[in-house]
Amino acid sequence: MSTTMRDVAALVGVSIKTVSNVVNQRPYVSADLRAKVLDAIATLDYRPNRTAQALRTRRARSLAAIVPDIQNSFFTSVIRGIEDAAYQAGYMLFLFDVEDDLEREERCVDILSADTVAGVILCTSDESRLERQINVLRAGNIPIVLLERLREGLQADTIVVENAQGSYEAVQHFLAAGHRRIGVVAGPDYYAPGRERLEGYLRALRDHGLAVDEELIRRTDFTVNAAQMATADLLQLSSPPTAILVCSGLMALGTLQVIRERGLRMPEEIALIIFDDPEWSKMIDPPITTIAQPAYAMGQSAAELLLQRLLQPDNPPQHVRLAPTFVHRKSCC
Amino acid sequence: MSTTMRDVAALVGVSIKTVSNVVNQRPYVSADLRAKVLDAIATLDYRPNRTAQALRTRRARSLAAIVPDIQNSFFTSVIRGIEDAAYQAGYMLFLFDVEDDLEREERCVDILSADTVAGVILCTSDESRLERQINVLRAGNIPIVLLERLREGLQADTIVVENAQGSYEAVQHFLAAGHRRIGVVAGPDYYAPGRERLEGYLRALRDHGLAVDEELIRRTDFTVNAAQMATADLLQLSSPPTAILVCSGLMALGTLQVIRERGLRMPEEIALIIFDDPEWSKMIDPPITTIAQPAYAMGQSAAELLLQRLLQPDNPPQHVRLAPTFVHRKSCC
DNA sequence: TTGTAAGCGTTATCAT
DNA sequence: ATGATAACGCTTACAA
Repeated sequence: MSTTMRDVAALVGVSIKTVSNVVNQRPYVSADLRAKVLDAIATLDYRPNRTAQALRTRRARSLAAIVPDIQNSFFTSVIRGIEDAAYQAGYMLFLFDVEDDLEREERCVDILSADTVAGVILCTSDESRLERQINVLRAGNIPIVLLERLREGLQADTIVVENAQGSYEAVQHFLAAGHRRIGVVAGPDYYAPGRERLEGYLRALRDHGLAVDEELIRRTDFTVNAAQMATADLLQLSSPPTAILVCSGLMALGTLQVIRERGLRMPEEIALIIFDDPEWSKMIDPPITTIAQPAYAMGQSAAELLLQRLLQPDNPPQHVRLAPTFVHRKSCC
Repeated sequence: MSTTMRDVAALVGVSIKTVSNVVNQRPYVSADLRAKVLDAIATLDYRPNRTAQALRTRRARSLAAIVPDIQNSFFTSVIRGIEDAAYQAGYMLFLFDVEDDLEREERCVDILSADTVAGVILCTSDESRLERQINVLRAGNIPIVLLERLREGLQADTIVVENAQGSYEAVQHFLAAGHRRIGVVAGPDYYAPGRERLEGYLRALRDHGLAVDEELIRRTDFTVNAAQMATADLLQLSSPPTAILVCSGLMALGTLQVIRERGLRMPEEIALIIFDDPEWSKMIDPPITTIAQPAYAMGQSAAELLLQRLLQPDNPPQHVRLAPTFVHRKSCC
């Protein structure tokens, strides 16, 4: 089949160890032999077998990313960031799109625990599962970086957006424009983006001396349908909000649909700011003001954190926070 | 570190071969022993090491997908299709996003030629490279499925959209609505979607007895900028088109921007049909009529073709064509 | 039906 | 500086 080290060694007439030394850039090889070996490698088109390397060194040169939904443009950017960083370091990337399926997620973690990858970037659907997942992977000695997921007391590197800051700014913006009844379509609190984005909303109101009206807060499961219902509920209130913060780009699709059905003008009759920065947000009329996350940079940092962890397994966990960007368009004022 | 077959064998007091037999569901194992072994596997939390398996059997249980741009929603669906099919078959998926970088693409192919994966799904940026890429992978005995890429005389399975049919229908639609000057923003002809979509356009005109006006045909490199310039050129003609077919969703962004800048009303002053079915196409005003490709199914079929090929390496190459769907919205009439 | 031993292509430990 | 040789964890002839 493929040419092996043995073939190269045979051609040059040296031991396979010498070939290995050349391939791995070991110092103790005479310039003469090195040249000959490199020559043979070129003529035979030899490439080291990564599988054998991985088996022998007990260290795979590939990472894995587990994400809930690859159709979501946030994750698409994250993955590109991860892949770039991995590629640069000579690592390959396994992709696991678990499609919001908890069972599938667990199976993926199980699969990965068996020594196939050097590390895992994890963005699970439910933080309550994190404990088990980390334990399983740790049993296989596989380090983890959590992306947009957190849980007290877990020993893992994390990379998370300043979610609270994002919604804080959004609310501040609404307040500055004179809005006093600000609705929020929030996510669930079993993961960080859901929790923290709502926290920022609450904090902003308090900091500006406004009372929190529970009526204006709608917790959902981060789906389009849920957002649709939540928005409809908000707009049906006897004293409806004049501005709405939607905590994900996906949910915004539901909210927009309701706004259209009711024929409300944006931003005059209803102002809008949404999380994420989907492509369509700048294409529709009016263009939507967004809280854009540094998705690409997050992916990149996640991979870098992981690669660093491989070198220094015993360092204390690192927790990185990246700031979102407020993208001011026309839907908010 | 991790528990191995040896550990399991030791615990039960049998040979490692027996454990292997149990793990691989071999028939010749007494029910008694099998139970004991399974028990030990459970208590020790043993998982077979896939790296060792791959090395020994010379057959990795993972596939690779090389795509030009993961931010493109077409590929995002393709990848989901691939991953689903791979996952179901117990395979893992390596993702290579080459970001339209030819050199990076070549390096990825080289990397993959070294026995790391069982097969590759290839969607390269330039079909003229295909020859080399296929040779390199074939040298490593790695089968290939080409996705939306073709080249005469290449021995590889292919899965391609009925591109010509898609644009044929679009043009037919324009003609039925009374349009006689139909412009086309086409792609390059160094890959199938570019070539074939233009072919369908030409064929439709001929079949309906219309002369082809070269002025109305703009070949581009499939980028937003190129589409922008091409569209501007078209609209500046002394006798400009009343309808435009844009051969990719990405390029449509450029076309739309020009249409907006000129303040042309759609579809009254300019009718539009575009390839792909990006999320925003149904969100903007007016919603855009599209030629949607069965991206998910293509990914799925590609993976299935590949897995089949692994079982029957010597079968003649299969060439699958999938039909696009005409999604009728408001931009075309 | 089960065990022994060889080997997949590397790297690593010794000698030399 | 280079070469034998064992080992990584598994599968698989072949033997028992």
